[in-house]
Amino acid sequence: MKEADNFFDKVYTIARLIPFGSVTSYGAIAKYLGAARSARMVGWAMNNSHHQAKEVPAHRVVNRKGVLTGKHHFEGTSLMQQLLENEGIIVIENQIQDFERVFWDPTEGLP
DNA sequence: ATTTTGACGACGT
DNA sequence: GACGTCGCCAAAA
Repeated sequence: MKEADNFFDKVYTIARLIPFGSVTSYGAIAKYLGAARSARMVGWAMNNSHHQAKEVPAHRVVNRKGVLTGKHHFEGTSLMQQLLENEGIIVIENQIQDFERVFWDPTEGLP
């Protein structure tokens, strides 16, 4: 039984592979999975990520603008931002600064 | 069963 | 290049 046979499980797997201090976008993950236009599914998967036994660093996943769209889904109001800043990522007004610099594309990051 | 919505993104205007 | 529309698929109402 492999981990990541389903689209959702793959999303969780990729999310866990995001390096410390890096972020990626929903679309990037979706594209890597061959479902470039199913970015919403990635987002939905993240929402379901709370069901997963393993913790998923969903805070490292933002939309392609680098905006913390889903921060409301985290505890508190700025936990997501706190986590990102903890990794050296600057976030102002839910917007990641130097987004290109911290962006991690699974297509390039993974072999 | 149908309709609406949703952590988005690409394309069209 | 900003704004609008469609697509993608799944879950909740």
